[in-house]
Amino acid sequence: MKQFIKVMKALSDPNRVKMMKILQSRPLCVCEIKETLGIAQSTASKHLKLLEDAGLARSFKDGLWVNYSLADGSDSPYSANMIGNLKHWLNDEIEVKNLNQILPGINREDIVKK
Amino acid sequence: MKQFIKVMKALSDPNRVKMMKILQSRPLCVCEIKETLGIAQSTASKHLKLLEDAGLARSFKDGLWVNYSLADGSDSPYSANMIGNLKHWLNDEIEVKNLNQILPGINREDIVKK
DNA sequence: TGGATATATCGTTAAAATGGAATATAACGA
DNA sequence: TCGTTATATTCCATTTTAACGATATATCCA
Repeated sequence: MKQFIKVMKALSDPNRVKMMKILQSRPLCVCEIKETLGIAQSTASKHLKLLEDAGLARSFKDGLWVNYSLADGSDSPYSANMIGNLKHWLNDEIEVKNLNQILPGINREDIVKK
Repeated sequence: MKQFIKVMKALSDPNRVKMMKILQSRPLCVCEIKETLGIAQSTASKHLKLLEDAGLARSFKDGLWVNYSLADGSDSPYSANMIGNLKHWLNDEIEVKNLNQILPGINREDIVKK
């Protein structure tokens, strides 16, 4: 039950759902994600940790950067199901379309500090 | 996005998930549900309203009683998917097993008012 | 019509979630 | 080793959520 609730809670927040949607395009570092969503770095980091704890995303370090990508769903049937379904859900939402439109122009090298 | 979030939020609470699980057995009135879960009547009522708003449950009056049952999923693909998957999810959880064990003994006629 | 009963709503309180600024941590490069 | 940079963590303020008791509403029946 706990695992299930964790997955549902993780997907109960618009910013976290948006993160799941942009991670469908490609792995992204925290700064790219915060930039795309227009939120503070600490906020992005916290949300990503939550997604990771729920088995929806995973992270791997590359030097200073931490890259996040979609999890493979091996964590639980709940995460597996949601990861899969989210790939075809919400694509028509304006919010998601907008994100996908600006995403190609987002590049970790171009993000100025503060 | 809003509809999706609403479904996820609705399923982020253990009591509401438990309600979905016991409604899989049969339609139940509010008092049977509150009795099965061991919560206050007002609490049960509010949770059920939330499930209904999310398209996960539906209600129909029968005199003084309001019977709740699972929705048919026509509300959104998200609710449809969750209603369907919840039928085979969580059946091995102790909390769910316990509920299913006491449920047959729960009867609206036998519930004493406060 | 009036009493009884099931449910919904309201008011209140405590706990949890969210967001950003500030700070700590970790890793790179000179 | 020291400075720089990306990320994580902490702190704090605000909002949301969940629970219950009390009350309001609606329906049945005598």
